[in-house]
Amino acid sequence: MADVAHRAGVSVSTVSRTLRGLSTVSETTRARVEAAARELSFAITRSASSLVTGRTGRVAVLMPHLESWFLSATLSGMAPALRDAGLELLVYSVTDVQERADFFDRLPARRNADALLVVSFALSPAERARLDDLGMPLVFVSQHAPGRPSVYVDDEEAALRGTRHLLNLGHRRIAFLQTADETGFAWSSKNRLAGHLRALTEAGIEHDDDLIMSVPGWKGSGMAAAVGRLLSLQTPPTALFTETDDLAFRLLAALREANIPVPGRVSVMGFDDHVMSALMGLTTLAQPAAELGRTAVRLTRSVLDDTDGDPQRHIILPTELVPRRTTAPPPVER
Amino acid sequence: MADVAHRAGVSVSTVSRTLRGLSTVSETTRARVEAAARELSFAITRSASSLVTGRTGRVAVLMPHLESWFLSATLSGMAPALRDAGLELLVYSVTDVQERADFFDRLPARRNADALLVVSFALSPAERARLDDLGMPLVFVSQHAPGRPSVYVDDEEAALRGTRHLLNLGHRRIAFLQTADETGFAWSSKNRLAGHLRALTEAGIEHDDDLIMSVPGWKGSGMAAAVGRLLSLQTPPTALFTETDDLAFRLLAALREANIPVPGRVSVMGFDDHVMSALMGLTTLAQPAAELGRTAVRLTRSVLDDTDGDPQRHIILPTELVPRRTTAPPPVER
DNA sequence: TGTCTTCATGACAGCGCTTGCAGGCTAGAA
DNA sequence: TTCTAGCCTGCAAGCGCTGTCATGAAGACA
Repeated sequence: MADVAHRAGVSVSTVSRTLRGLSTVSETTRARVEAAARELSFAITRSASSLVTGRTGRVAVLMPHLESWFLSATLSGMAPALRDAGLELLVYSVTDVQERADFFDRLPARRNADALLVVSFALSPAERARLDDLGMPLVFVSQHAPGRPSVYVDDEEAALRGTRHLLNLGHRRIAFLQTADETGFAWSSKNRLAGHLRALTEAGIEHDDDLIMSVPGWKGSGMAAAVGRLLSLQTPPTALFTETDDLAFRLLAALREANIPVPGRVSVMGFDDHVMSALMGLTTLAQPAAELGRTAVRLTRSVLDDTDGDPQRHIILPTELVPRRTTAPPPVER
Repeated sequence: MADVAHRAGVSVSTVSRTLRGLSTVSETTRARVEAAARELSFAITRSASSLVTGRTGRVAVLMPHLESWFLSATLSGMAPALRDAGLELLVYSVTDVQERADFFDRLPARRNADALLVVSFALSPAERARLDDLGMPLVFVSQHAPGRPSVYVDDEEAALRGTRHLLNLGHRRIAFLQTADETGFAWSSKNRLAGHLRALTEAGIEHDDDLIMSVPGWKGSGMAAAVGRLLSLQTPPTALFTETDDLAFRLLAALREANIPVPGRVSVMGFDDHVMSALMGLTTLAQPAAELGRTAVRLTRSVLDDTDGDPQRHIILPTELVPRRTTAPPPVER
């Protein structure tokens, strides 16, 4: 910055003021400074300014991993929005239990970012408390955190509509598949299951525990076994509702492997509207992942800007049922 | 830090030394300082230390977007490796032409990270030059940059083997589908095509321009048209080799739409080994995306640590042909 | 006992920027 | 012409750390 000042023939204060767009700089000076900065391709050392201002110009995102379609899509929604806001994107991916403990113990984000966006993370009360005394604005994405700014979809209501669709097609035996969750990372699962059950109750169908199945692991096997258990029930389901599209894809592969026609024999419904879902013809509940990311950034900006604003903002984004080829009326009974 | 020093009854220098694990601190003092730091849950302000040391403890990653499986997987490979190295991950996603110009114009990474990892980015000579005078270690990932540390797979050789497989199955008319590339973002495409053509030459098959097809856009349509053009040739291809698995999935969807059995009528081969490929039974060339990310981090660390080391390191990771259900001998001629 | 090491610690000068304050300059008013 | 009021601009004091140098205490050795 001293170089720029020298070249423009002004003081560093003036350069600083110019580059931050303060109004108290004359047009001619501003032009000179900007030219000098451009010629030297000056880029500000954020460390130095944050030391003074206490603002880092950086936003941290905490995610359980980086591999799922949903998280990638959310992140892609965030990136341009952050760029537009002049904020940089710091990613903390906390995948296993050890990393997780470490993250909450050391809180590396502290003083290293202006806000923390917590995406799809089921926090324990202790962790929640730990984040609270981080002294940093928090925004919860894809999850509802009471009393905290959050952006999410109404998983319960969406699942309710999904199951209703299956019921309307005539299905009465509907299984629900969720990912087994050793780590406590999943958040949506509970609400989606709740919505599913509510739809069943609404329709006067009694709940059957055998039809709720947990499939282990993020990828890997276990799907075939789950399918096997469902199909060997005395009255097997005619429709399968999965917690995510990823799970639905694995399910479809397992069903094809087992020569079970979809939707001829069973219907399958997912949740997410993964890019591949359209290609696979999967009926699903679309949630606007990229929009979730963009909205989260908008919310973050408003939290950062308003000094006295209401910090308890909740934004619920709409979901949509997308009927495709994997759902149909159940086969006629013989 | 002053608070910690006060509480422990020592000077800030001693606190700093303790927290950085320098050896010149006595056991008793170290214990006192650590206790004080823990009680106050002190977290260091990285801005301040980087201002002094010139090191940010942060690594920037430049990517053309965040949505493809390949980039997500590479990023997931990097994240834990960076964490282990005590480095933070800053993501610059530069998607459209405007953003791109802006990035290379302003070079926001300058002085804001210790190194820049450039992933899957076909740089113009001007851009390359611009990065060079960034005064920052560069590591090229999934691309070969002569004279610069890079980690990549041999796309040409992999494609060569892919096409050989099709030839070995008996195919003689093999089309190659690549993504149309207005932005110049793709890098691998050229080399993969080159490998494909080399295999044809090797087999004494003459090259036919009609069999090389560009499909517009990242997603979207255009695939049906491409399929139409191929199938309306006087002698249509019996096998289709796509530049990426993403493209292959779209192709498979278009073929199913057109009632063309795979591999009965045409064989399809992809490139990547996307998570979904196994589920779809797609024959493909597996490239180790996560391993690419991990290796890139290893390379980055060695570049950052060695002050005098050889900066021209090249690491080529192996690819593997994964034969699955979408390839078979061509239909017998009638 | 005196001198030389060695070791642990503190004092202090910045790192590159921001910001309150003071001062110089210009222009309009008296 | 002199005075006042704005405008711009520069000065200088930090922001929270690190790293160099100096200091003093304790041990080693003759």
